[in-house]
Amino acid sequence: MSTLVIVESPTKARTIRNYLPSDYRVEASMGHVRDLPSSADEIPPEVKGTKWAQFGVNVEADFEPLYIIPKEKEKTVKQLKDALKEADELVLATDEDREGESISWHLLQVLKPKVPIKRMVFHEITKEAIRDALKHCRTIDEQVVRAQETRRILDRLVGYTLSPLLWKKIARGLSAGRVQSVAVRLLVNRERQRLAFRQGTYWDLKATLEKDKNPFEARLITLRGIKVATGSDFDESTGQIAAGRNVVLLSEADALALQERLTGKTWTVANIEERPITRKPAPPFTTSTLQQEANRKLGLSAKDTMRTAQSLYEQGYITYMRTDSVHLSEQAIAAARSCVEQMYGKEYLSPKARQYSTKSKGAQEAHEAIRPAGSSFRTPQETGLKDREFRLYDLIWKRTVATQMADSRQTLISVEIQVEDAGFRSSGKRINFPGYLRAYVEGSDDPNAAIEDQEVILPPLKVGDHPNCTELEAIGHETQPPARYTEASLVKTLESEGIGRPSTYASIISTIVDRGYAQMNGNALVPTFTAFAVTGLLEKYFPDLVDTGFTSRMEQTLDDIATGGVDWLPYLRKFYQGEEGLETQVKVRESQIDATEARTIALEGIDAKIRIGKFGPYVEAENGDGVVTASIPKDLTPADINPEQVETILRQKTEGPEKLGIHPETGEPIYILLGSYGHYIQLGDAQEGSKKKPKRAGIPKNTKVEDVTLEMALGLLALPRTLGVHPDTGGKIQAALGPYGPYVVHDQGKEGGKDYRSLKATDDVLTITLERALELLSQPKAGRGGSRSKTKEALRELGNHPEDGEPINIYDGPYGPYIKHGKTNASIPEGESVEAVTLEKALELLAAKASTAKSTKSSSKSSKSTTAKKSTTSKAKTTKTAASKTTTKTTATKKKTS
DNA sequence: CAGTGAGCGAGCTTCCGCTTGACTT
Repeated sequence: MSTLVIVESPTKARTIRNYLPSDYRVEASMGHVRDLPSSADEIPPEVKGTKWAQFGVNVEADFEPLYIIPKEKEKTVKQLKDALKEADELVLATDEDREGESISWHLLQVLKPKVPIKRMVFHEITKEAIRDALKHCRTIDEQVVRAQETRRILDRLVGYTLSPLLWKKIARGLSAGRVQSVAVRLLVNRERQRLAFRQGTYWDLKATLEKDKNPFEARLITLRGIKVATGSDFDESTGQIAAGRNVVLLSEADALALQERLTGKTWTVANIEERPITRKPAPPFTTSTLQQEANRKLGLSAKDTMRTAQSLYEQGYITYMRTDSVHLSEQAIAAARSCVEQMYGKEYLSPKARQYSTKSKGAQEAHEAIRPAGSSFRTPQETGLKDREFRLYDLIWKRTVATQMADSRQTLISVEIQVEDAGFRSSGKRINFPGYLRAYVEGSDDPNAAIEDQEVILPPLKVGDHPNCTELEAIGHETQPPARYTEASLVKTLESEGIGRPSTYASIISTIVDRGYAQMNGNALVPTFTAFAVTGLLEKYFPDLVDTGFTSRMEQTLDDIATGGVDWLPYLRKFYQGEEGLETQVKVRESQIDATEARTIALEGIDAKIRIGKFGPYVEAENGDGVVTASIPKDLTPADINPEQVETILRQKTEGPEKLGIHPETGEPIYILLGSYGHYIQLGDAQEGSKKKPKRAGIPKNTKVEDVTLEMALGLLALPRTLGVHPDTGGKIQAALGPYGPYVVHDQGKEGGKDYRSLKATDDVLTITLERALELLSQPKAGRGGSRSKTKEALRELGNHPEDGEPINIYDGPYGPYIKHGKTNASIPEGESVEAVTLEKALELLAAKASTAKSTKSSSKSSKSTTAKKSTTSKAKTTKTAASKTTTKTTATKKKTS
């Protein structure tokens, strides 16, 4: 007698294996095992050529889906089939959500078991929970499966009808979809707001006051009893004060005059207000909030966050990282509370256990919140984790522990000070009891809001006091356009609208960047010309599909299908077929849409036409005797193109390149040209009809075109520059400019190959010395983004071998986890968990195995990645001293109680 | 890398959501 249990992830399989009797075999399906064919080569020959083959859905036969097993899943399916042969019972234990239910159903279709089957669901991975779940199995819920299938078909219909329309009307290879097109539209809409934004300017006064030698600051709030205008009083589209606002707008002259008039006058405290407030800790992490916070606090991309979290999960440090639930298990709450008591003391404990409920739309809650794993939490220091993994675990640990901490109690203090007819205000904040702030402060997307939760001390004041004014500054402000989306804020918006799922947030961003809809500019997502063209078309002809409400309405229907309230077939028919159906709509639109118009982007202030062509965006303009076209450089976006640039691009095309000077030796002209990859330098003219291209050289990224001198151009054209020879090897050392920027290279001869190092920002490829090059070459290679792509991550590090000091680690292999010491590998015996292996035990196992080779030297430490602290500077100008205020992001306090 | 912005015209591009492959220790 044996039972085969199938779960979705191998890590989960490994864990629950330990909680089940020995005659239970646990295997993983690795997610879905079947899907619609994704591309032409997956379409079976028998349906190829039919009208509906490209969909993989037979729209003429009640939307019958054509399921195939993708190539990469064949191996998994075979393993599951083999495992099933030896079982006399099958338990399907995939996640309890729509996709999980569907995976179980597909497994049944593929495996065709002849033994009894059961559907089991569990929400906590503990021995009790799993044993209990095993006793309460059910059958597969066919209606939930239908809901999933409907979702799958609908997404396919949307994606595979709209995308071809874009190929015909705008450019080949483009894509549209229920999720990505809304995401792109969000970016485009924000960029339109930014383009329509008109800056407003206002001035105010800042006073530095003193009471009993304690200085504090106050801001001008009212004048003659009327509120002084600030940024929020402006209309973003005009740069003027919004209609209906009763405010005084101060110009620079007004502010300076007032400053003059108030100097030397008596300041009087008119009113003091104290208001107590309490603040509650943020809920524990979901995928979305983890990505947001890791982006804000650690500067990680959504992808990096997920990669790191996956590794922590596989090593048993955290619970599952793809979840939309903020639910904490009893076990987790108890563990967090015990952490609070031990590390911060009883007074910091929340009086009652705090449980959060999920608010986001369409949450399916198949898992717990993301938290430290286990029934007692390892502190970050105890884990022995390093770098990125440490920092992410630390973040998760703090956030989770903070949820069970007491509220923070604070007092807001507002002091009004009158001088003549001007009212000033000073705001203070007292933290009476920090509570959860001791462990965790949530980050913010707005750098100006980051000072929240910091104490602002005011001296003791009472009404009627006359504080002394030591300085009075007039400060100018400019209103700022709405900020671009970052990965974090886009994920936040998508999640709150119920668009996308935890497993897809990171890939949505990759998709829109890969398809050329957006570029990363620092932390900001900037939409491209293509994004403008595509969004324009979709909004005009398919407004419902790119509306943020489309997904929530679909989700509602899917829920109704799952509970039996709605029939899936009429829903799909109405969506796709008939007069109003998508199929007809696309056909009708296809004849209506003018392709030239669709690929043209109108931007305010730009007279030339901007179009999307086969090779990317280009400008087109009338020019006396015809039409001129010229490519727009790749990194230029609608946001930063201006009439001058358009003119330069076109002029260069018609009048030839700008001449920088003449080469002193050859007498050839040197030009600066603008290509699709940016500016470059060219020596001599291109020969008509000749295959030979003139010598060209790029301009380093951090150099502005205007700053390029003839001397610099000569230097760049002369690259690669030989610096000398290496004192040890005699190999040649050169400096040059490559596709990834400036570098130095050491030619170590035939045997050694070439050793490359990138230059640092402070180095100049034209002037770098041999000494500096040798210094760079002596340092270890930086590696890409700190990830060790080639070397495998250890599951656990046990310590060093007592004899040779070499590290002993546990890695994951195809036959389960194994212990590695130098070149000796030993499997962990069946039934023993990775966590349970001690160094002593490992030495035993290695000794038993080590009848063959002895280890050789192999040790290299990974390089450290540095994180820059972010800071923002206000745009303030002042008449007296430069009043630049710096606010730094608040980070979680790291203090420990003794 | 450093152009181009027709046509010929077969076959192809494309969606969203689940999940990690790999090696012969």
